[in-house]
Amino acid sequence: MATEPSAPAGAGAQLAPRYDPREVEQRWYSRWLEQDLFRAPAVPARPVFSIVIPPPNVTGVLHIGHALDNTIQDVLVRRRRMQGYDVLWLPGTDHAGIATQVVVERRLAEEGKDRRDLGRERFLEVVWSWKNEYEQRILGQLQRLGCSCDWSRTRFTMDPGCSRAVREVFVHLYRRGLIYRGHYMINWCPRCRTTLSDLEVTHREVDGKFYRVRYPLADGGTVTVATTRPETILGDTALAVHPGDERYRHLVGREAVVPVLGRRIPIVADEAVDPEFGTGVVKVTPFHDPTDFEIGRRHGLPAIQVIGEDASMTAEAGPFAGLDRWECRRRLVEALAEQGLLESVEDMRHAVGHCQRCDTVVEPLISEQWFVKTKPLAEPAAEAVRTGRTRIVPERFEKIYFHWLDNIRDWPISRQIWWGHRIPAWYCPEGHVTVAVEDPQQCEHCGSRDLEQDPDVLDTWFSSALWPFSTMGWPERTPELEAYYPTSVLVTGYDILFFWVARMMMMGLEFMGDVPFRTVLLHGLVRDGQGQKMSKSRGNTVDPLDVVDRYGADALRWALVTGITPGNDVRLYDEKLEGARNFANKLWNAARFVLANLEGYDPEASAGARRLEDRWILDLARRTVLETDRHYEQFELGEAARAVYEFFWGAYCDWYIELAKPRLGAGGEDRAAAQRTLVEVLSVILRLLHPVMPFITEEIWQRLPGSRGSIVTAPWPEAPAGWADPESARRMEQVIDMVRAVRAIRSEFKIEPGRPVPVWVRADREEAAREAAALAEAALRRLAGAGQVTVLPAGGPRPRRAAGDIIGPVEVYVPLEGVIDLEAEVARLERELAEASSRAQGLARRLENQEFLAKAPPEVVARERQKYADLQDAIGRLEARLRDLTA
RNA sequence: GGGCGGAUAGCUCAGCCUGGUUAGAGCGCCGGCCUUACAAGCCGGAGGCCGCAGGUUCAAGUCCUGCUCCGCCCA
Repeated sequence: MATEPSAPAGAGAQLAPRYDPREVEQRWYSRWLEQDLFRAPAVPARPVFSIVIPPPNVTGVLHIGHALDNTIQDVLVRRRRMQGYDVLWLPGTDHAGIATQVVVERRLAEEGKDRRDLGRERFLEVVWSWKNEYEQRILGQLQRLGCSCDWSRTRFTMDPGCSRAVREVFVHLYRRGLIYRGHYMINWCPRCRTTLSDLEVTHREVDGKFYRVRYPLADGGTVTVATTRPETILGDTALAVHPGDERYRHLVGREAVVPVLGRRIPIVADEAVDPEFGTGVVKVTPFHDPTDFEIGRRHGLPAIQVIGEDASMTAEAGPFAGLDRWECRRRLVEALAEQGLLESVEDMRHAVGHCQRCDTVVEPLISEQWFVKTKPLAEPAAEAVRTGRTRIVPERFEKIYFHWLDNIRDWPISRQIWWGHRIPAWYCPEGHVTVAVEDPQQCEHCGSRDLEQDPDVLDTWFSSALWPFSTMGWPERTPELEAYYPTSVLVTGYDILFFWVARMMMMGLEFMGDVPFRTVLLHGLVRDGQGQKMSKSRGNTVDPLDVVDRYGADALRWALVTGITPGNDVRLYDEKLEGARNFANKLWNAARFVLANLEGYDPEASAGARRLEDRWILDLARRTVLETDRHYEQFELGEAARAVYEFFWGAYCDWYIELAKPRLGAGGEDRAAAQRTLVEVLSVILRLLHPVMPFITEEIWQRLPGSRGSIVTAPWPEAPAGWADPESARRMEQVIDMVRAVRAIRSEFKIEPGRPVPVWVRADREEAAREAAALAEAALRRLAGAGQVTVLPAGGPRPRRAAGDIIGPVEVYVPLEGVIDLEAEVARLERELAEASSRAQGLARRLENQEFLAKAPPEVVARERQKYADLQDAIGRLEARLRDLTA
């Protein structure tokens, strides 16, 4: 525990007038680490709150999206820690197979090297050193952001523990028949030279051409087929029409001839053909199209590979062999034209799959790969959300989650790259497969000692899917798993709901028998000031550390959290960061003021009686705590922050501190009461703000009398029932309105700022005027520049040469001898009267409505009646005053 | 083709789930203030057919239907 002694009273005088985050942040973060405040106990004794970090990729450094993701996590974590939970926030990084390999290869290319020159082992050494470098940088960046992770439990998806879990899971699924190897249609990236899952392919509309090509029929005549990919004609093994299509019924069973190559292919009928598409006759290329693959299976068609793994044409492409796929397309189209087989070419926009990592156009093709049979895993994962065992926030993403799981396809998990978990499968010369957790010495089928491990590695998301339990020591039954699984919340962007969240659900249920998290909190993307997605190619990325340098970590966190709602994108721009920095500075200065006025303050001593403003600010503090908690429980971080902001700035700074100033100068018991309230409320504010702004709140907390230890472990604010005081709140609000009324009059009539003005208070009940004047006098003098405050007799006429306003039952006047513009005041009163009358009319209509009276809840009716009465009262007084002025 | 989100002040966004104050905030704008915590501040002010059209309801920014525009996801 931190046992930093509180600074002596008066310490505030030493504070700089501007908050400088740099030194403060660094100092406190290392102090927190020294004091070991973020470590989760292996065996918790209290309620538990646990989060596993969405591990950032070791491809590079953190971007602003990570800053958002981890700020949200830290806010949740810090609040729970203050609430007395045993908190585990488990940090770590992801090896990010393809992405990292691409980055490292690019680096090598700059040196004119290729990974194949280095060989697998040397290359992996290079990647490991890359990983070590970037892992350190990433973890350091998280610390700069203030993240309170338990660093002693930092994990990496390829560390020995996680790797062991990967093998266990693979072997288990293989034995259950949920992992299999076979020849199926996959997406192939010719640049990365690897398989991709459907999720790793991004479909984008591109400008293309729609070619209509005549296929000669074997027995004479031609038939026209439309395609966007003419180069695949070389791999055609059939034409197909819809079985119900009368136009082409006569073609079924006959044969067509593949242009250029002259191969004879059958014409089949298949339900999968859309008669509306093109001519209604389609070419079938089973090797290079998923739909055609299925048609081919149904009709026993051969599959011919014409595009190779490097996207050049194979020997099967005949005269086009060896050409790049685009060059082949160009030349083939020329050849078709020459032969009179090209009927037409039109422009067409159509969706084309691109590699998520390198943006190369992917080729669908048949390949022998390892797959996970997903249906049996997906059903429990969907069920767990349907039954509420896991809740997705915001709820609308549940529908998207269900849709994906209900339509899930088998998952190709082998990747033809080097960086990743090597597939734990070994082959003997006989072609037997041995799948094992430990490297086997011999083939489990024939005993051969000549074994070769599968060269491929697993999809990165395979290991990520195990993250919630592989990081806690699974398959061992560790105390951590016992204590912290299922985790409380997963915080991540909606963009990886399928990639990651759904797969963790599947694996968690399969291997732990329980969901990996109780709640999934999804946030949006961070966009720039114009709402554009940030990307390196757009050049509009924001480096979080650069922002931290310029504005401070607390300001960045505040800017990211304010105004956000679950699942929605957030924009970040300089003005917002400036606002956040200004807020931090405001907090700094309010604290500076309080601390500078604590000479002689004794937190233990009894203070004088609380005054109205004391009781009001405590009541409001209490309501703010309740509101903040309510928002936090709903994961409404933006609203929680707003509630504290309004209380701190709009009430504590704008009113309470201002009213405390004369009392602090006066001394005595009243000074002590003000000091006590200032400190108590500031303590609440600091603790409410700490989850979002950890550094500045700690810096101030340490100087606050009566604080013990670090604010990191300080108790979350309570809402003491003893602070509730609605009557004081009501009265103080009246005082505030009276002050505002006088200020507005001063401003409107351009009264010299320094000049005190008399204020007259009037009410129909003189007692009410007397009370209001007494309560407000000090505030009016201090905050509205009032001189003499006088109570006018209830029965008398309203003052003529004065401007006035109505606050509930009370009227406030500022006499303006020689200054008042009578006509202006009359005009103003008439405007007010018109507005009040129109509102009163609306209310009257409603109150005359029998249905409203009968059907609306009684409290609503009562409230409307009260409003109406108040308005009538105000109208009466406005009219009276107008009569007085114009008489 | 299917689904989702957004549309509220000049700009950026809350509020909508759970209908009932005079629809809020920050920035910007206008006017005035160096009032001994803060000019990164203080005071006052202007500014809104809550995208459009219907419907439900005593009552709609809020619920329902349709439409328009922008964005995203899936096929």
